[in-house]
Amino acid sequence: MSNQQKYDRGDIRRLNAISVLNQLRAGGAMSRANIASALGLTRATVSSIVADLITASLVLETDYVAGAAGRPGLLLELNANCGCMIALEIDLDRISLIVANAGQEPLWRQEVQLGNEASADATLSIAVGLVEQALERGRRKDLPCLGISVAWAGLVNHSDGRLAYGPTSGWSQIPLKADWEARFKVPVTVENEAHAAAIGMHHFGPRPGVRNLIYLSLGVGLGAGVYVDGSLLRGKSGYSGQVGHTHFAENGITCSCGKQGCWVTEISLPALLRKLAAAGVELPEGNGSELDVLEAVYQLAQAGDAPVLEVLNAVGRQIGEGAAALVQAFNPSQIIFGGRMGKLVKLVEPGVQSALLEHTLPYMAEALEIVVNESDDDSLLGGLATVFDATMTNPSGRSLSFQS
Amino acid sequence: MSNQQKYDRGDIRRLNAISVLNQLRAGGAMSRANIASALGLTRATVSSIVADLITASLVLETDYVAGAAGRPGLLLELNANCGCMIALEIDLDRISLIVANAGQEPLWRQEVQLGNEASADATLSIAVGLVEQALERGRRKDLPCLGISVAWAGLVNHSDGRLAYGPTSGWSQIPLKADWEARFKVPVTVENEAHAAAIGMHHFGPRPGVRNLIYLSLGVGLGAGVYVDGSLLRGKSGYSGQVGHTHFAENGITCSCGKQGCWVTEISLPALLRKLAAAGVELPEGNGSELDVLEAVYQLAQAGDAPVLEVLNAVGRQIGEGAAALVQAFNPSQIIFGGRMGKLVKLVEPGVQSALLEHTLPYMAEALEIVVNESDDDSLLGGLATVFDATMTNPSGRSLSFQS
DNA sequence: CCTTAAATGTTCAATCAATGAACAAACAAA
DNA sequence: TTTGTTTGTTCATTGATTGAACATTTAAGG
Repeated sequence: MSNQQKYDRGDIRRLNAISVLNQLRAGGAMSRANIASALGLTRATVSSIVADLITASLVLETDYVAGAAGRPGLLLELNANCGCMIALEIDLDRISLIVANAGQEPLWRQEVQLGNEASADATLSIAVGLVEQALERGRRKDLPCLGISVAWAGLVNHSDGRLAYGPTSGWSQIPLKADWEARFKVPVTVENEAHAAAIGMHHFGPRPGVRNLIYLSLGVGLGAGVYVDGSLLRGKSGYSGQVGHTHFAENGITCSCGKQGCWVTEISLPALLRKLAAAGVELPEGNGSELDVLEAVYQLAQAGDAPVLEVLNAVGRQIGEGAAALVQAFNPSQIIFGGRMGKLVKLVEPGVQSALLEHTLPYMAEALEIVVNESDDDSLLGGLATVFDATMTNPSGRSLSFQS
Repeated sequence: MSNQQKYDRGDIRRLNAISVLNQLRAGGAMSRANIASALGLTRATVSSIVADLITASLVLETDYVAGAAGRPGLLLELNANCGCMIALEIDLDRISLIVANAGQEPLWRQEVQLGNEASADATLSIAVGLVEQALERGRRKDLPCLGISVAWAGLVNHSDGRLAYGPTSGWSQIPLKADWEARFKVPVTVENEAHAAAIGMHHFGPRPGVRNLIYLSLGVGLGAGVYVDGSLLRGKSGYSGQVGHTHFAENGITCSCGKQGCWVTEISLPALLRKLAAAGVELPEGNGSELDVLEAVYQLAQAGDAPVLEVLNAVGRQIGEGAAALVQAFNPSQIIFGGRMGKLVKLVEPGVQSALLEHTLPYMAEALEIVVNESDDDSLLGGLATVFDATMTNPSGRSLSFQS
């Protein structure tokens, strides 16, 4: 039926252990007594749980904390070296990968540019090669792999880890999770790119742990990842966040979805390039990839090129205006604009902000935080967070075995 | 910080008791052994929990179940007469109220038409009078009031139960929950009308317990209530679901929000009436209320009036088209169209459905259930469900005291 | 009619995690 | 050096679930 469940002592132990781990993640190094008072548990209980966690090598005792009155506490922190985590992002024109230890300290990162129209098979075999290199890096440092997370800009069926459909790439029904778990023998999670970026910002963004958050990923496509009351909105199949096909433009062009004037056809990277061309801006061809031209646009804008800035500003206002509809639908406390176009949007941030606020009910805008993110690896951060979370919250997983 | 929490033995008992109650609600009358195997608990545990619930008079033993081999089980069911629940809906032109016992069997219902432009004070004093009558009905049947739920078509701050802002009514910052809890001495919850209707359909709709659901409430305004992974999306302050101000129409009129061509200005009841007038349809004035004219439109449409049906169909397609954007954002398994205009939308259901599907990615539409709801009391049902839930899940509340 | 099998609900000792008090250890301030 | 404070551990107690044993009640079969 629904999520009826039974609970027993083991659940209590597991949940309290997770609370302890979350406390250590959020609060950094803390003593047992600190954890106890933060969580409302007794010191005895925390001691017992921590003993298990140390046995499982998830937690380490480090320094003594001096200075205060009384016996100094023994600081605990998450064991950054209990394993390594691998995050990939597979985009149209490149694959990015990062390996980090459990403390989210990067060990290795790599980017591979893809030729135009690389087939699914070709792309995935490059990805497999990268993962194998990453695993080797982990092995050299004696860090067992805790898991692999893949972000992909398309419809991802999260429960079975299948790349369901790529609106632009044309891929379809690739059982990536199953394939890779069979191949690499570690847990694999697959996320939509915007979802992964939202996860990343939820954990490592400007307000970690924010419970209601919209992440708008701007690039060749347009996707959103939304946190609702502390957890990611996935929807029935994991396809949520396809916000690009809201009707938007008065005399818009025809979208790949068949409609006219979709939001995505006005503000995505192809739209921006179309508008720049219409404004008479000449851009280098690059190797033909739209993403390749992005850097050139950025250079021109930063140099103060008036026509480019004008087009950018107009697009920025359209971004803000459309985002207002999302804000009113979700009532978040934070909205983050990011993705491949993040750098460009940053240049016209005031316009985005004012357009957003102008089109939002005052009550909705109350204490709304608007952020534009230049960085390019939000979804990789989210991948690391996903692996970390899965490791911590899954008692049957590698490390958390309480049956000492 | 975030939702760190500690868990102890009491939580086990409480959560398992809630599971038992939920099982009885979902599955109807069941024996202890049935509950045990459904939940994975032992019969001994269920017996112990049920004993408490019977002491608290939340559960009753009823019949023996015969027929199968072995000792017949003693059926348990929720005690419908452990108390009464009151649900109100305060709309622009009327107040509706329903009193039911804990088995959701209605004891009394009442509607009061409001004059045009009734002030907040006047409206609320009528509501108070209705509640007092309802409480009296409960007392006569010896049913203590378990709680009161109020649905209101405006921004509701759910945590403090404050009517924050009425886009149409103009009310502002009325602390209804606090006022009424002080007055009536029972728990009071306040919900946005569309949220309440979503709750109602989540529990009593065509697919009870559906985990991802959009309810679109069409009336003088336009609001959505969305279930995400089994729980209602409220947003930071409870204002979520204001989906009417998505840009929609090519040459739309100016909306109350200041923008032009909002979705709400094309498909709400005022929009429909405007379009009917533009099409030359003459409607009775009524007492001037837009809601009053709705019935007249319905009569004409049912009689097959061609111009009316034409306008209705066009609006229906716009409803479906806009809803497609919501479906792609939320990826629900069910979308329900309801509210005061539900009856009208039902007449053009095929047009709504086809417009919706035409503008939705095939993968999103997979197994999407589209429902048009004629009934007018979805939000009242939701109010009853809210009180029932609060009673069942709140151990410090009236009935669930395990400290026997 | 009698026996057997099966299912229900209860009882009871065992288990296990949290609790709270007691205690030793370690430090700062007086 | 003494006093007070804080930390982490130990241990008996508490309380909810468990699993086995048991009495009870029915259907089915010979």
